[in-house]
Amino acid sequence: MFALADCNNFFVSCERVFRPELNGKPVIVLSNNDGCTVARSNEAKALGIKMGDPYFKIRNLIERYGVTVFSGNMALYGDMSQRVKSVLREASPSTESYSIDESFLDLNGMDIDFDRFAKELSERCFRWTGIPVSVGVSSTKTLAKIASKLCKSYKGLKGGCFMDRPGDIEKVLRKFPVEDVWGIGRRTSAKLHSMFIKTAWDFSRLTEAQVDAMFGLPGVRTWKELRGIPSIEFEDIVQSKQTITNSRSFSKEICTPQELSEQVAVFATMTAEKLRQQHSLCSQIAVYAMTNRFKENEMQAYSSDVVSFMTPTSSTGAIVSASVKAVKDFFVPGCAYKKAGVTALKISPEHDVTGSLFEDNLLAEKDRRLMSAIDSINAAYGRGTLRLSVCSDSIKSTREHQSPHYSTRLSDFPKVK
DNA sequence: TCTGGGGTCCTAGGACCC
DNA sequence: TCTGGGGTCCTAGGACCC
Repeated sequence: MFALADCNNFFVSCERVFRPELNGKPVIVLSNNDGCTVARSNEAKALGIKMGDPYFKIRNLIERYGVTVFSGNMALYGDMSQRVKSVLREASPSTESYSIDESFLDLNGMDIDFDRFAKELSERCFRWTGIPVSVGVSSTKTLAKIASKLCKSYKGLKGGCFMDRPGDIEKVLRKFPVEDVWGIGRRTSAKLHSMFIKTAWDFSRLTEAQVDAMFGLPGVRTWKELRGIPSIEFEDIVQSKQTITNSRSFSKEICTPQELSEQVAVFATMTAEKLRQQHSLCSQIAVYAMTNRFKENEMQAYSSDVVSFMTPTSSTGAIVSASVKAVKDFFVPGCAYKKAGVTALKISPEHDVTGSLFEDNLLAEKDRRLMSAIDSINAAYGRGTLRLSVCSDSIKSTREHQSPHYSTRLSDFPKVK
């Protein structure tokens, strides 16, 4: 048995913990630069606001219905996520953190009333963190996901749903739109609809050979999971990232290589920090900058460069200077760049490095010590306290509706009295 | 005026080996 | 006339996820 615990309208729910008067009202959360809608309360969904809707396109609607708007506050959401996950970890010895707002729990070997378990876990999460959580339990991860979605549609389930009997599963799958199944995206569902396959049940009635021919291995896995055969690995241990990207859209386009370099240096610094956090090195980076694709009348460019390192590195100095050089190489004069980023590729663990035959290994050791000193200082005094002079002091972004860092900044703590 | 950010896995095809 | 058989590794692009 597997459980899936999914936080309802997560970013909105985080904001509501500290603004309880917003319960029952339409609320949305926006992405970087107040660009797109990334979370919606049920009331906002009912108004027709879609996931990914650009803010400027729904402004009228927002004013008409008095929707409360927040700029994304990732520090807050990350902290609330940790709190929910610590409650979940107490409920099962084995959990898999799937995303900021979802975790799987391995319940195998537990001889308990699963329906009661699901409802109690949901209740406990809410009581201890203030976040409403839907808990679905079934024999595969895909079915558990479907069970958790049922909790959101049926209040009577009280946040927990155990879906086990074949008859019950059939009844649910017959009503469940195939495009809402985990693993079936836009392309696949379009193909399925053209074949008059509209529900999860219809899909599960195809033969394995048909599914394999049309959708390959991933399709077969989903098909098996719907039929109650576990086919998607439970990933208990946290894997280190294979790629690490830091990228942003700018609130205002950038037209000079100097300014672009200063921004890219910040992304490069962030990338190096994340590499060190997971004790990894990279032997390649990709740097890119692109123009605003929505401005069709302006010159378009996707400028990029891949740089390889002789010796794998996580050094801020090495990654920043390679990135800045890449910008100088690929910059197209006359282009107005809207977005840029740095990705670390070919990542390996830092313990099994081979020293270079051609580079100064002693220098590398000095650099490692420098990095760890910088990391300690920034950990103690705040991110960006100590940084390379090529870095811009910050990435300019629009955040007109930012909420306080209620739980992670002392001066922002809510006052009770 | 204005349009997010960060990932994973699979597959087909090319280049190469003996 | 007729052109083998069996592999590996890498990469780009596609599809998917939140």
